[in-house]
Amino acid sequence: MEKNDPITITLTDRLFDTLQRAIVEGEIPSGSKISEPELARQHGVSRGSLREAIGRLEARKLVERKPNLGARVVTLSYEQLIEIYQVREALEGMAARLAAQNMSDKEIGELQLLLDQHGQQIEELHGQAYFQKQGDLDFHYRIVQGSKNHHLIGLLCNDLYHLLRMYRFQFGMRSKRSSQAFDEHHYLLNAISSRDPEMAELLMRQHIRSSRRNVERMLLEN
Amino acid sequence: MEKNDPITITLTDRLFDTLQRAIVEGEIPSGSKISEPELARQHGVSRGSLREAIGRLEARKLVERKPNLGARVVTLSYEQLIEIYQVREALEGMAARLAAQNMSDKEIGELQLLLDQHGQQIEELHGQAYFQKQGDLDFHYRIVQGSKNHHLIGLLCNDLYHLLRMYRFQFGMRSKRSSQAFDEHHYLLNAISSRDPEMAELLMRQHIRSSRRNVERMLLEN
DNA sequence: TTCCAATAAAGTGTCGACAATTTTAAAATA
DNA sequence: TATTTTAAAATTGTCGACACTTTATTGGAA
Repeated sequence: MEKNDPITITLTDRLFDTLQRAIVEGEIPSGSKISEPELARQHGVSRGSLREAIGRLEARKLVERKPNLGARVVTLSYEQLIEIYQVREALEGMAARLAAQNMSDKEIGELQLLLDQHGQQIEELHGQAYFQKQGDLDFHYRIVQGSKNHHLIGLLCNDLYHLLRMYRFQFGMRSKRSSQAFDEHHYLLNAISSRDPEMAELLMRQHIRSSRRNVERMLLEN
Repeated sequence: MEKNDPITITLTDRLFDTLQRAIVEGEIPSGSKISEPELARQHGVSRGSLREAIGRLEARKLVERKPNLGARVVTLSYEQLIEIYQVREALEGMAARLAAQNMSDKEIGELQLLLDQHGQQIEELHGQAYFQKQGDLDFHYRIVQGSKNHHLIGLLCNDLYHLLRMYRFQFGMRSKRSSQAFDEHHYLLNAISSRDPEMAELLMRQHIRSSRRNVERMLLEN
């Protein structure tokens, strides 16, 4: 019989989630200094617990810490965003390759269903921003899970995901290439259905590269 | 004028380094439970500082923590090692691609020099294990640095590196394919010298894949 | 006034203690 | 004896306090 670990949520856990959300959504501004006494007071918690939470945020590259100087929310930059896309291209490319090998037929079927829903929503909303914001993430998320590589899953869904979300939030990155992205998702799913790892990786990498170029264009306009 | 941040080493920093080394080298056995009071006493430090250090070890996947149950040193497994190699293939492949674009001529020259030294040592030692253990790491390390992608560098040199070193240590993974690996390094450096990103990535991925297969063979013998 | 030194205020690093939970040991019941 | 209950011990989570470092403020000299 499985011994279900009692999912106790520690104070530090909750604090970490709260702060992560606040940082990602810009509530605590990018680049701002974090005052331990003040934050601890605001959340009605001791500095010790807060420091543990900050440690985790640091591990996820959401804050940077210097000894005796304290922690600052990471400063968003064009250069770092490009770096993140390069890492994503490598990791998600591998994820797609592995997903083509390891996803179950059932999972592939469900992904197909999800994509159909996206198609409908695009028609209805006439290519609105919904897709980029949630649908795109859902799709990628499932493929990463389908890789069945826990290390890869952790890297993408825990570490990179939130940083990327932070950029999306604060740089206002909804794009109008939703229908193009939809097509790309479609081709990619075909490759996975055909159990073609090589092609799946290729298409995923192209997909991410084109979305990087899209971001590059957008940022150059500002 | 540059304001050199005073490189103050905090207690937690030192503790973290010490524990990391102890875990990587098997001094604290894989899978064993970590007792906070005991470890704190042994190192003459408070539990608070120790807990921060453990938190960092957790972020590097060297220990696993469960609320109210404490931390355990990660359990090494064949499956996880394969996962790590897959992640490495993706990330270092991208690193090689970027290195072919971004390494300076000077850096490439120095890398060439390093490789020449390795060649000599292999002749002298008649293909001894030195290469795999240190030389191989040096070479890969420099290429990762050459990518100039800080995110990538952090992921590989901070996170993955120590886990991999732990496996090398505890699984006794010196192989006798040092001369083959040397040749592969040579081809790879040629691709980088020629500023051929595509080829550099391809060769790096093959190199890592073949070293993964080598590990697979070795482990199947046990 | 402007610059520098001395001092005060605030912030971070580290510690020991208490509260809550888990594990171990002992006692009691079947 | 085996199994469940109860109590004790140990361990983790959380807190408040103190020491040391950095930053802000004040006061004086050029």
